Order: sequence, then structure tokens, then C-alpha cells
Amino acid sequence: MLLFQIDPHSGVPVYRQVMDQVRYHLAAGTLAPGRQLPSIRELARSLAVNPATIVKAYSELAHLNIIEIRHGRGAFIHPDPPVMPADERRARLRQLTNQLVVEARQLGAGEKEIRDALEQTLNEINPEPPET
Amino acid sequence: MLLFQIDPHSGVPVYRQVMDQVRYHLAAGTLAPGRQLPSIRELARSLAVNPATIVKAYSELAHLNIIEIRHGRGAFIHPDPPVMPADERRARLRQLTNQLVVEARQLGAGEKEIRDALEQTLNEINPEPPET
DNA sequence: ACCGGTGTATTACAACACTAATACAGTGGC
DNA sequence: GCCACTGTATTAGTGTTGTAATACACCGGT
Repeated sequence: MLLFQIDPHSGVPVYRQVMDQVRYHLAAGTLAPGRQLPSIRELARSLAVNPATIVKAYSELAHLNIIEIRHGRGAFIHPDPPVMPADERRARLRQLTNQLVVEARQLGAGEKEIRDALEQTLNEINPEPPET
Repeated sequence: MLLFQIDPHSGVPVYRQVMDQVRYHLAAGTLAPGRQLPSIRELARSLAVNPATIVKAYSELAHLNIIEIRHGRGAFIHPDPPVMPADERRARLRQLTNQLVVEARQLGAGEKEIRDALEQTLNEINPEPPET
């Protein structure tokens, strides 16, 4: 199973595609907290990009407390994800939904259509961590 | 009533803040289709930025078919918004909700919390265009 | 035709983004 | 201690982004 896959022609920066995929897999449960990520060189080689590009992706993720990098050891999904105060989280959520709704309405989508899309996505992204 | 307000220190480019606000007001009904926008120079002066910055914002919006620019006349909210094919729209919506859910889960938000935030936003942004 | 409003085109430039190359440094099994 | 693996630091080049300055062109009322 190929965890990482990028499109060099998509216009979105490689390092950001990598970041997005790590975050997606974390949200979807494909990558559980504590799990080791591919090494910088290995991932760079398999994606055919310069190692520094992966360094950037990993560094940003580490700065977001999403992964943890240990010198000489490797990079790992952060064991205990950062907790954000409920209020702050609420504010951020509103910001995100606001963006969503503004653009959705621009597309001509009705309320139901928006809700449905959300439901589908919620359904698709396995929310509950698999109880091993 | 001040329609436009920017924060030069927010890190997000001024031209993009302007774009976002136009789109927001359009979605919220504050700016109805056909309505005239402030002229480039006027808005530039009132925001204390270079006119070229507003030019960029307006141009991008025009390119998105959100506004219409008429040489010598001014800029206007596009009278009839572009319609996007339902499938394409659905795909785009899914992309947006995906982003939302991934980040929301990163914040530790549960499904209910996400749904609630969306409901609040839907409620806040007046969805039905005022039937004149 | 004029004039004061409107948008347009060209050019410039500093800052930043993105990727790359290369040499350095920690870690752990042998 | 060595070696093969890990991440780190430094430097740099290329392109794009974001803003600005200036001169040009259209529109409509007079």
C-alpha cells in the first residue's frame, strides 16, 4: 500500500502535498499516533524529489506538533496530539465552516447540498480510531 | 456601514483579504448581484494601499466571474452568477469538506462539533437571496 | 470638446517560496 | 570504533508573489 503519492504538475507545492497527506492519513486513522514515518531520504527517493523538500514538510508538521522528529532516530506521528482549548477550537472551526459556506454558496450549492457533502466526508473518513 | 476592512498585519495578502470580503458579502447577501463596488482608487485610498493592489483583487474576482469590470464605468457584482455543472460542484464540495474534516479532527473535534459549527455558520450567513 | 470620474498597461523591485546541493552530526547494532 | 542508518545546517539559485509608480485609455455629463 502506497501511503504517499504526489502530483508534481498539480501546482500545489510538493512539501505541502506531503504535509496534507500525512494529516489526511492521521485523520483517517491510516497512520496512528506513535507510528514511524518514512525516513527523509527514503521518502525523497520514492517521490523523486530533493530530500530538503521532505525536510521542509516534516519540519512544518513538527512545528504544528503533528509529528515528532528525533535526530538520528526518525520521524514519528506525535504520540499525544496537542489539545487546543475548546473556545479556540470552536473559533477555528467557525472560520473553516465559514470558508466552506462562502465558497459553496458561490458555487450555487444549497444548504442541503452542503450538509450532504459533509455527511459523506464524515462517513468516508473513519472517525473512530480502530480499537485494536 | 463599512463594507471593507483589512488587517495589514494578518499575514494574508491585502488583495486576498479584499477578494474574501467581496465573496463573503456576496454569499451573505450584503452585496447583491448587479450592485456597484467601490472604485479602485476610492477603495485603495480608504484602505490606504496602492491602487494596483485593488486592481489585482478585482481582476482575480472578474476572472472568477464573480464581478464584472467595465472600462470607464466601474466594477459590479456579476448580474448572473456562473453556474457550475452539478457533478463538478459536488466534487469541489467534497474537496472543501474533506479539508474541513481533516483539520477539524486534527483539532480534536468530534463529528457533532463539526456539524454544529456548520449549522451555526449556515444560520449566520443568510442563504436565501432577498426576494425583491 | 472637455473634464473628472472610471479601469488598463507597463515596468520595477523587494520579499518570499520552492527546490536543490553539499557537508555536518546524532543513534544504534555489530 | 565502525558503519549504515537517521536528521541538521548552510548556502544558493530560480521563480513567483505582493506591492508600488507612472502613464495611458475609456465613459458620460456638461
